[in-house]
Amino acid sequence: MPSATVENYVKKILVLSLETSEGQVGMGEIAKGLDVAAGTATSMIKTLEREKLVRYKSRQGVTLTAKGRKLGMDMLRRHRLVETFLVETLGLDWTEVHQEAEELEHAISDKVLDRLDEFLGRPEFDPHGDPIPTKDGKFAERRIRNLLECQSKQPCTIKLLTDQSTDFLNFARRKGLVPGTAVEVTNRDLISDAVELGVGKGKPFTLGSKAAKKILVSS
Amino acid sequence: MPSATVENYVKKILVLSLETSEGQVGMGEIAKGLDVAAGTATSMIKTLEREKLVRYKSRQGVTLTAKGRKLGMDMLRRHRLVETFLVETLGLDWTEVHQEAEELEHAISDKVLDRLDEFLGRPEFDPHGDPIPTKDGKFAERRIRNLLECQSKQPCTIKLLTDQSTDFLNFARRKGLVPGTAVEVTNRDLISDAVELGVGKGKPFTLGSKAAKKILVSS
DNA sequence: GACGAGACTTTGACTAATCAAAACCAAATC
DNA sequence: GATTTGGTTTTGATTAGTCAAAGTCTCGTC
Repeated sequence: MPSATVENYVKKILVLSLETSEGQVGMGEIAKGLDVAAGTATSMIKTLEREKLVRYKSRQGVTLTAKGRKLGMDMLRRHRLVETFLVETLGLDWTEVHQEAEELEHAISDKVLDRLDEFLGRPEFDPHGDPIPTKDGKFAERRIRNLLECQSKQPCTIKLLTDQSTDFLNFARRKGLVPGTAVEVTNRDLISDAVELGVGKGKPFTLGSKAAKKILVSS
Repeated sequence: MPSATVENYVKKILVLSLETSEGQVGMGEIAKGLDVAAGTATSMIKTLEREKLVRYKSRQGVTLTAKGRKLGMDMLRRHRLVETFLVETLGLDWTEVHQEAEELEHAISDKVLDRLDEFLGRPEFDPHGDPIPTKDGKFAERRIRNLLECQSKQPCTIKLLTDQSTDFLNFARRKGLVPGTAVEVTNRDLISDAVELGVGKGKPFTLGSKAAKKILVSS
């Protein structure tokens, strides 16, 4: 059994590697992402290599092996199913479940997880709009763009906020920008670096490009 | 925050001290109960003493302080609520939830626990029939006797099996001796060291006194 | 009162995970 | 080619929890 620490490293490497195209992750990113000293990450990565969870070229980067990707996907599945449960069933706020899930994902057995999945009706997306990997480690492809890439005048649905800081989530909620909401880009002006957005019946308002990029939608 | 290990020691001491009248627990019992070497228990108990969770007289025994009892009760509450959830909501078998709960009880936050409690309808007893402590660390008194102490011909209800080994629980289930079931002692013979028991409409059968003592009922 | 058995404590060693700080390398700059 | 800079690796120490084995009590028996 991998320790909770090992699980966290692998999950972090998976998430970071999904964000880049090459799938190679730098030591610095890992240390930063897990909030540990650089040297701690280096030595832990060597342990993961011994366990055949990652491949590691000194001073170049880390990539997951098939075994590592499997474990990482499993952790992502655990995390997202737990989040879904906390929001759907226990009625917690979707802005605050991340930390809770961070603990529970390591404590829940495969059997209980499976029952939970069934109880929740085998959901495909978690409350943040992220896809939940299936048991064999695949997730449904999203056809998703960020608001900046969106056609004007086309109705679409918010699927995911990529910045999960509490501040940003609170801002988003105040504006009604929660996953599932229908929105429409009413105006795009790339020169002034802004997007005008209509949410439901409300009066349109303007978002800067930084924020617009963080909001993913499907049409 | 106490570590999972500390929580386990305190919970075990609480459970052991509830079984004796004096509330004093020997070092050997603790080591045995947690399946660690004797020396490990000794050194851990010293740590607990530093944390003011227990009082400890060398070579005499360990008692919980108020702080320790509070923590222990909290862990018992966590454990039993989680078990209730696993059986009631996810439909797991009550003979197998103990191990699952053993892990989850350390990972669940107070907030989530409270929501879970609410979701379950603030249950007073877990699937084994054990009372669930309230948030302020008290539990409903049980007026409960074991089958050996039971009056003949008096209908009563099974509340709790004190032996939670899988073997015993399986035996009990085969015989229909699960918490909630109505039973009746049809005959008591203290000389032959046996109790004859009727379960529902079925033909009465005989239990040895050892087994009878492990089955608690309320009338 | 001495003895022995069994419970308890002490000692020394080990593992996983961590940090701080020193040492090191590689790539851009001069 | 020499130098600086910033990320990376190494080194040495620390903490929590553990075990095995050696040492120490305590109590019942003679």
